[in-house]
Amino acid sequence: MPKRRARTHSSSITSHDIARMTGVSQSTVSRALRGDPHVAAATRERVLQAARELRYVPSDIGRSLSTRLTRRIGMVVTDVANPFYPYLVGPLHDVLDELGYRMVLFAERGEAGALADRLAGQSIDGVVLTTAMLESELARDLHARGLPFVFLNRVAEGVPGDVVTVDNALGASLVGHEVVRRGHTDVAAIFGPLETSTGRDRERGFRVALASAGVQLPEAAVRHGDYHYDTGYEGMLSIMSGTGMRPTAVFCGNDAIAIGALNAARKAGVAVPDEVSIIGFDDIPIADWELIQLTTVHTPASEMAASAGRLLVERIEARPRVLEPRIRIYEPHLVMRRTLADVS
Amino acid sequence: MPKRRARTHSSSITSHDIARMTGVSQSTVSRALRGDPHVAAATRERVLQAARELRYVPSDIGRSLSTRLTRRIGMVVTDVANPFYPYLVGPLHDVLDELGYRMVLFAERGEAGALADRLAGQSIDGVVLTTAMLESELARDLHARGLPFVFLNRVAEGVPGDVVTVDNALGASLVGHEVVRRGHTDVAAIFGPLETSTGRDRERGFRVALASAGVQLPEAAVRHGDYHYDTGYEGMLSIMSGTGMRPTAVFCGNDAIAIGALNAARKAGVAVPDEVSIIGFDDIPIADWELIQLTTVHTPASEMAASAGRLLVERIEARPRVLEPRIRIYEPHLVMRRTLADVS
DNA sequence: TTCTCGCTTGACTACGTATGCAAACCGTGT
DNA sequence: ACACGGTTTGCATACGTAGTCAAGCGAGAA
Repeated sequence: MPKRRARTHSSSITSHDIARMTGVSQSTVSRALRGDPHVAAATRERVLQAARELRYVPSDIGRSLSTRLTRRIGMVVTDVANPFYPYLVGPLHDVLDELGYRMVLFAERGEAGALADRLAGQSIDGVVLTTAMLESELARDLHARGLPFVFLNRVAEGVPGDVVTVDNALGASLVGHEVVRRGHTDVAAIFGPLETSTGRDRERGFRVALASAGVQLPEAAVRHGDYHYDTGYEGMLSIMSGTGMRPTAVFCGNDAIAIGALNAARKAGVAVPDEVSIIGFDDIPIADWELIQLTTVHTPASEMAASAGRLLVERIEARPRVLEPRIRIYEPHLVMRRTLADVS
Repeated sequence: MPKRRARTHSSSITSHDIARMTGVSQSTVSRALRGDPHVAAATRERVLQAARELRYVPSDIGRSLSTRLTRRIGMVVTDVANPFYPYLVGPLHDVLDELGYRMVLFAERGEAGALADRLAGQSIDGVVLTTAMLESELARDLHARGLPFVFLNRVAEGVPGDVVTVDNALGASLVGHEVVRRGHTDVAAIFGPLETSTGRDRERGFRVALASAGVQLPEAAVRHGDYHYDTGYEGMLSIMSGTGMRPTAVFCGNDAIAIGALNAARKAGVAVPDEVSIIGFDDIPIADWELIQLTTVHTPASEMAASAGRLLVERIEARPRVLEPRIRIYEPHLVMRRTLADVS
């Protein structure tokens, strides 16, 4: 950058300007502004006064370059437009904000290597992964690069890192037991992706619960897909029409799928829960709408997000850079609403 | 920072390392990596090779400090947890991503001055405002600071800036005319905040349309509130019980409010649209769910978001820093679904 | 052979902040 | 009057990249 550039960009005020104005050195300005005790009260006052007058705002970039900290964390999601993710992103944003960190959004599309590179560009202190596949190349890359990260909701295998999640298998088994208790014997399911920890664990928990009660889950009545509305909508239509059987209960991998299924049932003129029960997982606020009233497994999304944020920041700010991986597993519980009924 | 710090932080690879390794100067490395033609092909190859081997990733911070550009833009929303905002944030994120910019989330709570300061911390090239009040101190501050910004969806008054929105008054008048055409004479409304451009324009358009047809909108049947589900839910309950009248149609300031109203009607056992029609504004995907099927005004949210992103980036990268404010107003249209019927 | 021109390359500096170290300053006790 | 100790301040530098300027180099022309 040549010296003559001078004022091409909006001439922002720097600590040097304050120094010049108050007649002290730039170092003293820096110290005064950071509240360093080695500054005379009178000097500090003069500096603060000048800073206020000039509407001085310290440059994050200069600071970052010097401290190697950006006070920014990356949030990796599959798909920013998904209407279900604010329940996680919102609370996370708020904790981070309180802790003085800002959130940068990253969408994980295909090429994980490129994303890891971008995350490693130094402009981020840590990463929250909500989107991890069991075999997460991204997590491995982050680990290799020494960039702090935390898994929120989902987990990857074989990569040590902090984890915040619910006991997915337990939650699903609660559903399984309740379905059986209510007399259902013709059961179907639309699970999430097998490549995710939530997909795998929820499927396992549900299957184990049914098996322990001797109830069959015929493979013709099982669907898999990603955690979207459409998966539930199409899965439900295919279950209702495609298979010879008539399931009286359908367990869905999450609420988005369940709501898709609910809408498909309505579309097909099948009454819920009179003709078929539908159960979700997550307990997003929409599940409680009067028009939905979805029976589902409650997960404390806000607390989980907040917890993940705090773990990550702790790790970032930890004095000795190493820290044992910490695992926080929350307990889910079943919320009975109006989409699960006794079999008639 | 003292010289002896050396390797306290994860020793990241810099362009100097590459220079040392290949035996050229750091400037040459920089040039080679940026594709500067004034570099011999052989040299470029050696540099790229070394960079690949060391898994070199340039430091965003160093680059930002040098170029004064961060390739980061701020997205200001009221409330990150709102499930309706992904429809705007998602597409916006995607365009920005294509253009090589990342998105940093900011929540606007109370103190606008503090937010303006944070945004001005140099670590952002521009700002998208979706949350602006008509009297936006934030917009004024940004303008004063010379930080590029664009209004998306809402607008502030008296601050020159790029604007992307729909013709809100027109959209609302479409609803008004259709309601009248279908024979409704007892009409109510739950509008958004008067302090927002959308709130004001949608209210105005609706009132004008009714008035032109000689239909009254009694003040006892009008509510105002923010653009949330709860506003619609409670507003609807209060309209149904509180006023002596029995409206046959209720216009809502946006889909979130309309869906709240829809759920309140169901809760109160009032049939939609047989006993009361409900109309929204925005046409978010949820409006098309089989269980909702909300009649509403369609706004091209994705295109608007994409357009806003492009305008902002153009402004950031514009050669002469000044640029006339550009205004893009999209045309809305009414989407008939199942919550608006002829009066019986 | 020498000069010139163009292509490559290196040295150097700006960018804004934080901080170790050294120097300056002040007051107190002898 | 001087030495000593503590407080306050300034100097110098690191951080990583981009880009200006000037120098080095080699090839072709005269």
